[in-house]
Amino acid sequence: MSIAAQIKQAAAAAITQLYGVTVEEKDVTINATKPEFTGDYTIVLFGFVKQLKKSPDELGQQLGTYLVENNPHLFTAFNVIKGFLNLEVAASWWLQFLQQQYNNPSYGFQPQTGKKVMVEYSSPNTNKPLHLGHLRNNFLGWSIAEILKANGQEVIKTCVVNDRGIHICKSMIAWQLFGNGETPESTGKKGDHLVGHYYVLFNDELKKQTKTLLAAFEQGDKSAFTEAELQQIAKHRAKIAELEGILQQVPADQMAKKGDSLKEKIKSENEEITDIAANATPVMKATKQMLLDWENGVPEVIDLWKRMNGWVYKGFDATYQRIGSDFQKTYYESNTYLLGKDLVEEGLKKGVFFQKEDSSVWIDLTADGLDEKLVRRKDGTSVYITQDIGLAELKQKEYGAEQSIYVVGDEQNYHFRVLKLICQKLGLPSADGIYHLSYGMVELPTGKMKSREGTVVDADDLVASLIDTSKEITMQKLTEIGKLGDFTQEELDNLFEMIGLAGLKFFLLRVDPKKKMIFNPEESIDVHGFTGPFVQYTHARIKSVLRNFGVAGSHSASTLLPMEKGLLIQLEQFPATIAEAAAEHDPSKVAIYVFNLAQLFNSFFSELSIGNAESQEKKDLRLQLSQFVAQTIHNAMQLLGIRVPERM
RNA sequence: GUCUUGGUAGCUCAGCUGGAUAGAGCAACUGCCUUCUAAGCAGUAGGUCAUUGGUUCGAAUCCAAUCCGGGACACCA
Repeated sequence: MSIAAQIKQAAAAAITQLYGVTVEEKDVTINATKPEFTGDYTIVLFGFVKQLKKSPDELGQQLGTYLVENNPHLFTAFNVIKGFLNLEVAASWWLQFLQQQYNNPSYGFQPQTGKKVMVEYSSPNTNKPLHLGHLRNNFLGWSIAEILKANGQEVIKTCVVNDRGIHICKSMIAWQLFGNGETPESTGKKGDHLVGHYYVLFNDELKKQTKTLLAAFEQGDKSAFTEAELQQIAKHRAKIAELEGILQQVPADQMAKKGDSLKEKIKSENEEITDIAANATPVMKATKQMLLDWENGVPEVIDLWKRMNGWVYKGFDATYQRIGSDFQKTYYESNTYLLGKDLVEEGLKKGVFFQKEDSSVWIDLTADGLDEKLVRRKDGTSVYITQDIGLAELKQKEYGAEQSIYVVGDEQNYHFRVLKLICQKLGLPSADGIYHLSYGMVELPTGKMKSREGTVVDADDLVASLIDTSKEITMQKLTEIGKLGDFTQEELDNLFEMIGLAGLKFFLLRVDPKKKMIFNPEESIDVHGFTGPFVQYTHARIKSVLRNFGVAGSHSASTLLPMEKGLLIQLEQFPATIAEAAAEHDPSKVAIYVFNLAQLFNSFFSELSIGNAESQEKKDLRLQLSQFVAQTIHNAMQLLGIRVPERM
């Protein structure tokens, strides 16, 4: 049991004993004592003052006296200041804790609970390579899976690959048109990048053809459009004319406010027209035809699809390998996109869904504060959410996990609320376990990443550039201190990779997942302060000391200096931190924790001597402490997917 | 329009289940390597916790309103 829990328990028991009032442990507020006061932990007394009809000071004195007298193994002293009872925890307690744990390689990790959980993350599309946003997703998913494991849960990591649909056909069409039979082998390009290149070419071509169509339309040539499309265009044009009329009449002084919103509306009407034209272009028609052919299993299309997706998978594998992502199970949408149809039927029978006159199927979620949501089109085909319902059921059947976590960006918050509600109403056994681990978008200092503007940061490029930078910095440092010769080339390469990735992962994991974050490339290569390399350095530093002075002896000290106790207090909170990170699905808790621990150790390191301690007792104590810190740093960083070097 | 999120130091972020004088890192400035790794440590400076009101012994934290930003609300995925 953690020291905090023990204090709460003791305090609750004490109040019950002293005043005959039952107090629950959770009602006892305790904090770490502020540095300016003496003590280790502080009980806040205000909450009990009214109930017990005592002054804070009187209550503090009585409670403090009782706690120290009745828990000599826990407390040695107390003081009361303005309603705060500061307790000093016995040095013997901390020393015993140190002896029990310093040599424990799995410190902080809980035994198996038998609880099973699925974590779905990464979930790429096979039409373009991974980018910075995927990296946040991958690191988060991987880390939360490890954190749950450390909490004793069995975790199945899974990835759903979006390998079919109109976007995949776009790359395929462009390759047919412009590819000249290019392959990853013939070009030396990574497969996912090659396919992504054709996706870009498709959009260029689409833009060109759209422009041509619109120009022809202006000239009076409307042959490319169907009657329905022409009607739509006419509607939007009328709307534009109307809006422009209003715009003319806006008085000059209101132009700033009203004018902008009107122009915005006109722009979106124009975009609608552009969309209609885009859909009427020959490339787009060919793409749609290809999608139909794919669904009908036309052999040539299926072959090309398999071939190009194969290139992409090989590329993804290389990226996953490098960043350390792995999955036990991969689902492909080409296998799962038809799932969920039977559930729609079932839902209709159960009355969960209803059918409209045009025979489309809906669910009414207005009672839950949402809208009506379509689950089957009038033509009988599925929509996106239908296959998600089906996949949720399939996952449940195959793995039977109590909880199913989806690591997906926060733009899909609404989608997952709907998904969970529908599954619950259908009575799927997996429904209550659905948890959307929603994370914010990654933005650049210059704003959002936009593929149209070419500001998307490619994952492979970014990783490579960070490893390059870490190489530069490391080479410079090692040369400076003249230790370059101690490393083999293999060790060096390993070190560059370790440090570069640490910088990136730590940077992306150190902030609350729920919040959007700004990725500043300059800050991400920093090795000072709140960074992965800083923590790695602290670990290497400890290992160096341990190499120089050997493993800790068995003397046990009887007193603790503030620095020594401070480290023990921090170390003791590691299991609680993991539990908190798991409960809140938040790896940043671990990142912040391990940084604070490293910082604390560095202060300790510069203030006190380990190897030349004032006594053998102190030397052993500090060696044990150092070993304990190194182990905890190692374990914490492991939860973030970051390796720590023996030297650097 | 409706729903949902966020606003804390120049910048990036902690703190938010209410507790003592709001914390880190970066950037700026000052010190510290003839003793264990200076990728470090110690210090200085930097705040209307968006605004206003409310609840409370006590509010960055809870509630309401307002201002400013993000996202969502497709017979797209």
